[in-house]
Amino acid sequence: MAAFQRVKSYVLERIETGQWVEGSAIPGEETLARTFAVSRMTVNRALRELSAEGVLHRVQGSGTFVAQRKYQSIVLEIRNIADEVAARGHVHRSDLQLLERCRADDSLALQFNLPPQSVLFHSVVVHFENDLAIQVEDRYVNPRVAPDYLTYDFGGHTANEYLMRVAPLQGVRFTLEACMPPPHVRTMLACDTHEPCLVLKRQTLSLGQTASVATLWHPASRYQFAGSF
Amino acid sequence: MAAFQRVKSYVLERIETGQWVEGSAIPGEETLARTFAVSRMTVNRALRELSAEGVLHRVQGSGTFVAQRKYQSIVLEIRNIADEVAARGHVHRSDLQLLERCRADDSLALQFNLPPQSVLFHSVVVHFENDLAIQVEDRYVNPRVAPDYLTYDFGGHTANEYLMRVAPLQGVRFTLEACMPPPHVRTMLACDTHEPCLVLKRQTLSLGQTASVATLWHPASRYQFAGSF
DNA sequence: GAGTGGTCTAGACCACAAT
DNA sequence: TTGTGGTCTAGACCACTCC
Repeated sequence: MAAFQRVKSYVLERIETGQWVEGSAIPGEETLARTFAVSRMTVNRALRELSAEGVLHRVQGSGTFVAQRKYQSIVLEIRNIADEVAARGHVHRSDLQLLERCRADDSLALQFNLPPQSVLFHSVVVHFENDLAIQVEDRYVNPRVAPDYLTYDFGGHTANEYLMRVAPLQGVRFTLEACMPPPHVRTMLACDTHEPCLVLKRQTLSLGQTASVATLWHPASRYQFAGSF
Repeated sequence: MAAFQRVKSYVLERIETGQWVEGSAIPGEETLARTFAVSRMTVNRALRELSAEGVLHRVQGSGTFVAQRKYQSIVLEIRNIADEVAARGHVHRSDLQLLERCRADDSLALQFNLPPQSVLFHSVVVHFENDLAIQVEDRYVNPRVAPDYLTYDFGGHTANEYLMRVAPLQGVRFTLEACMPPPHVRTMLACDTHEPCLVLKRQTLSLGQTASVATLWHPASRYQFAGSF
C-alpha cells in the first residue's frame, strides 16, 4: 500500500474507533511524518485528501482537526430522459408540441439576465415511455448560446443533448417541488384531474450566461426520482 | 494564484472552449511542466485533482484524457430539518405525535430484511417552522441498531441526529415523489384538501442492517428541494 | 525500450495563528 | 517567536502501456 494511503487509513481508523473525536486536533504533519518515517509531503497529501473528502478540517497556522459530522448528502443523477427509458428496456418517443421564437417576460428576463422583451426560443416536448406520457419539458433557450435551436431536429435527439453539445455546462440551479399541473400540461400528460406532478425546474449556465430554463412536469403516479450512496 | 491552480485553470479553459474534446489525450506531465516552468510534481497535483473531480481520466502507462461528459449530477443535501430552519433565521419546533413499539408488516419486514412480525420502533413527529407545519416525519427504527429509541428525548434533538450518533451511516437509498397525503397526514400538516405533498422516502443502512425507514411528507406550497453545482 | 503516470524525498520559502 | 499548514522543487524509482 502506498505510504500516503497508510497514513490515511491510520487517521480514518483513529476516528472510526473514537480515539479521535469530532473537533479535536490531530498530530501535526511533522509528527506524523516522523511516526511513519515518511516525508512531510507524503503526510501532507494524505491529510489534504482527507480534508477534501470532508473527514478533516485544516486551518493554516493553527492545526488539523477532525471535521464535524456532516449532513447526509444525496446525489441525484438527472439523466437524459431518452437514455433513462432505454436503460429500463423500454421505448422512448417524444412529441414536439411547440417550437417558437418568443419574447422574455419580466420573470424570464430576470432568470436569463437579459433586458425584458429580449428574444428567446421556446419549446414544449412531451416524452413517452412505451406510449405513456411521463414528462412535459417546457424549455426557454438563450439564442446567444444556441442560435440554431429552432432548426434542430427534435426527432433524433433531445434538446438537452443538443444543449450539452453546443454549450459547455458550467453550472446548474434547480428546485424540486410538487404542484398541481395547469390544464394544458394535464392534457398533454393525459392524467387525472386530481393527480399532482413532480416538478423539476432547472436553470443551466454556460459561458457565463444562462443557457436555458426548463420546467419538467412528471405525473406523480408515473415518475419518481431515486438514488443512493 | 498557486501554480497548480494555474495549470488546473488552463486545462479547464481548454476543455470548456472545446479546444480539447471528450476522450482526447492532453499533453503529458513533462510537457505541461516545461510549458508552465514548474516542476512535474506541481503538474501532477493539478492533473490528479482534476481526475478526482471527474474532469480528466488518467491511465498509467498510457496518458491523460478528457473524461466523457457525464450526466448532470445534482447534489441534494438533505439537512437536519432543525438546522435548516435555524439557518433561515426561523424558529424550529417539533411535536411528537406517536412513539410506540410495533410489529413489522410484510412490506416493512422486507425493507428491514427481518422476519414478518418482528418488533420495530415507530415514531411520528411534526416539524414546524415559525409555527407553520412543514414536515411530517413517519419513521420506523430497527431495535437492533437503536435499542434506546423509545426512551430518547425528542424535544432536544431530532431522531435523525440520534440515529446518526448511535449508528455509523453506511448508505442511503431514497425516492422523491409527489403524492396526495392521507387524511391523518393532511390533518397534522393542516393543509388544504387538494394540496399535494412532496414525499421523500429514505432508508438508511448501518452496520450491514437497515437502521431506519422514514417517510417525510412536505406540503407542496411550503417546501421544495433546491440545489446547485 | 520509450513514454506515460504513481509515488516519494529532503529541503525550502511563505502565510498565518497563537503566544 | 514558534509552530502550523500551503506550496514548490529537482530528482528519483517504480509500474504500466504501447510499439
